[in-house]
Amino acid sequence: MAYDYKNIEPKWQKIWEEKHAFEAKNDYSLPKYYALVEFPYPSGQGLHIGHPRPYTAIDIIARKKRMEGYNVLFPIGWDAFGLPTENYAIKTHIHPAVITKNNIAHFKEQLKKLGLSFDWSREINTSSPEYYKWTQWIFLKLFEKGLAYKKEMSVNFCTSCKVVLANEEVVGGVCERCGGEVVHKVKSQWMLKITEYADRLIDDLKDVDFIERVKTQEINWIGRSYGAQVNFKTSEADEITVYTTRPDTLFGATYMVIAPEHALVDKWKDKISNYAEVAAYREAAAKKSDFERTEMAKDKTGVKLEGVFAVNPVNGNRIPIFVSDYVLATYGTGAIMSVPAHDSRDREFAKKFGLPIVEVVAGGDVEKEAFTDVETGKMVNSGFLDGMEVAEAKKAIIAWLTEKGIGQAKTNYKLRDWVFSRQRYWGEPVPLVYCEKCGWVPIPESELPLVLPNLDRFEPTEDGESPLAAATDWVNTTCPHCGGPAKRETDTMPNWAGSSWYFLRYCDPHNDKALASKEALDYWMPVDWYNGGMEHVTLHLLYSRFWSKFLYDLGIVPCKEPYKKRTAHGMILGENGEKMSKSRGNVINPDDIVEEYGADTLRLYEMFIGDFEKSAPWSPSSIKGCKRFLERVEGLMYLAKGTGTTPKLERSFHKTIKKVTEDIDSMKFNTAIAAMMSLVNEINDAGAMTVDELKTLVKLLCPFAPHLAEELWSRLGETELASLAKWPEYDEAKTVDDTVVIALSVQGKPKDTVEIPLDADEDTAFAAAMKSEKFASLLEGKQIVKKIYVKNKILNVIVK
RNA sequence: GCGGGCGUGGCGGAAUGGCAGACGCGCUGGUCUUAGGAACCAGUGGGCGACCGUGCAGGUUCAAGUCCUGUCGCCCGCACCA
Repeated sequence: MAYDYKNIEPKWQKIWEEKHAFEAKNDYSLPKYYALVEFPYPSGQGLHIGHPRPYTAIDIIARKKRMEGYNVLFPIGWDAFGLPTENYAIKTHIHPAVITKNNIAHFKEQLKKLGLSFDWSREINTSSPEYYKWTQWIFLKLFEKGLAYKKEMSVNFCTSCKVVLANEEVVGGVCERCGGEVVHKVKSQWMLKITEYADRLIDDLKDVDFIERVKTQEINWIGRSYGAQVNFKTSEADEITVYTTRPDTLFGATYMVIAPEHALVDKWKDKISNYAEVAAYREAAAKKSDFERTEMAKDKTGVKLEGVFAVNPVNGNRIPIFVSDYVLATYGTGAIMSVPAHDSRDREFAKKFGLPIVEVVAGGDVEKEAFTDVETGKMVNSGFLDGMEVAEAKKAIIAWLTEKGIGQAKTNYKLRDWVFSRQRYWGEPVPLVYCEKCGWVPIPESELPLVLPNLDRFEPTEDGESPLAAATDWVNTTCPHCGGPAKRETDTMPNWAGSSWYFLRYCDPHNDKALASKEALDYWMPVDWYNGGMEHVTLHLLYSRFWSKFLYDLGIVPCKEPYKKRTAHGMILGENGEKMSKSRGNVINPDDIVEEYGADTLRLYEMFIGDFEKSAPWSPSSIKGCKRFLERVEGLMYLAKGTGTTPKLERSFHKTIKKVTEDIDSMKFNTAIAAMMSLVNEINDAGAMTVDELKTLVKLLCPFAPHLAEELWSRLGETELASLAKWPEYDEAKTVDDTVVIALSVQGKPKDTVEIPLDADEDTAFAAAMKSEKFASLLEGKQIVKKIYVKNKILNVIVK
């Protein structure tokens, strides 16, 4: 009978559901394991062929842990607020809630067909009031603790989505989602003080098991640097404060640059003799979009502020001041001291404007290029610093600046506070009201959730006001503080809000008294293994670590870091090796694959396709090999007879159990499958196996191809589920053979092989080697200089 | 420019410093078939060979895909962050 996946798969999916087989137990005395995948955004396109890869991988981990006796939490839900749904609603005039409901139903059906062992009883939806009640609650706590504040500021604005974007959402100067042009707009925005957690977000990474590229990307994004702030006196009453990582080069500062937006430009309006020129430059800089600004990055432009100057505090030199857009208003103090001899950007600018280049660190050739090496240089032309190494000079100058009261050590970050407002409908309402008398006032906790009012138009206004502004009945309210008239905040939260704490909700998803009970959080947290995409490292991952730390500080979350281990999967590319996209016409639909090959084959293939962490192209022919393998396993039903072990196969089984067990733990799913394939080949060669052995194989296969495993398990007479059977164990002693084939080398080059007893000594090995004609003939008439024998590996002989 | 990663058959990919190419795809030949884009069996890095082969050039070592130095190429992230 042919491999009947079309009947087998729905049959077992139904049984699992009826038996509640994968629901986590609320018995907190059991050893726990929390396995997590990033919950999907239920888009209208349905599941992507890329989804099953990480989902199957963590499903395998969860299934194996379950078979090993752990109380496993492997939950799923929906990251359901977001722009694509809202944009679709605008186009079709269907309410986003309706679209979301339909999309979720579709996704759910698709996911269920894959046989993932999710605990569906804990399903959550970030757009449901029961859930976002607690998102709003966390926001109120952030507000209460001063970590949420409203600020007039220049923000990234996507001209196509008509929405404000966080820095993390601007990629390459354009909108991360739609690729639209991003411009700067000054708007009043809710901000979250993630910068307050910058140090901990870096430092605590040392205590978690994240893959290296995730750690480094987060560290680089936060961008911590150590340096100093220095105050420069000017010709006017005002000082200019700069931030520098190279205070040691202060003697080499020959001019200063301030950002076009710098406040002193306004203040000095009457002092700057060429103000018109400066103002024009400033206006031009403001008009540039982020994209233009990066495009023009190479060419330095700027204007000298005529009529004013600064004074270098170490040598009293009068130095000119420029405005230039290569200095960013948003980093450091928005002003720099320029040391053209030791910074390539400063040098480029100095060359263009004919400014002096003074070498203060010897070791390079500052005529040719900026010398930026901090390891080898020695200080020169620097008064009391002369002769020191760079590191030494840094300390000395900071001490000097501190003593004189004109500067101090300073740590800076590239990370900015998180822009948390969106002028959009389909998001969590911000639970605050504005009262003319009392300012921003939180609504009482008892009024949570603050439910999103029903609208029929979802367009933001042309000038970027939230669609909620039109819901006047909702907007106009009373101040909870003084009882006077007040208006609700009409901006909503960004789509990253709900996902910043969802892993906590899974621990206790139906709780209406708290975001989750203390007991549940204490038991389940932290997440033991979290897998997700690299694209979320500086977004969701960073944000959720921030919120989790905040909740840790409140005593709600029991652990400093929410995720013990974080891995990232590679993408599945189109057949042509390019990213799958509709426009490239290389999209594979998972429904078609499930239809044609079955979910078990899809799962197996996505795990077999290559290194889990690397991207791999889809191959329509390779997937057939995985199906053939499953058919061959099913075929073993007709071969398996009797109980006990087959002597020829016994060691192979122990080896395979060991290999599969270890490879799953280290995410080497491809080699785990290869090992099972080899075993099946061996069984077929042997032409015999026992029922007990087949049961072992079925259990090994179960996490990978659970439907077929259950089917065979029951056909073999078992009445309980294979998915809950005990994971096979191996005997270490039986994972090795009693003989071993070693290589025989002469002069380091392998010439022949010989089979000898395991752990044989050198003399035995050499005696056996001499029985090899080829090997012996190569030694004939030669003098043996040296014998190198590595037990069970190689015998190498050096001759003269 | 900075940070991270990667270069192995026709393809996807295996290899605690110890016989390079496991496993799978594809391909070739065969068996069975009215037929096969099914199944099964055998073979499959190159070269007639001694030998030669892991981007390239060196080095360390008895032994290098693996370690070190340099170099070329590709991918990802950040990008004037002082």
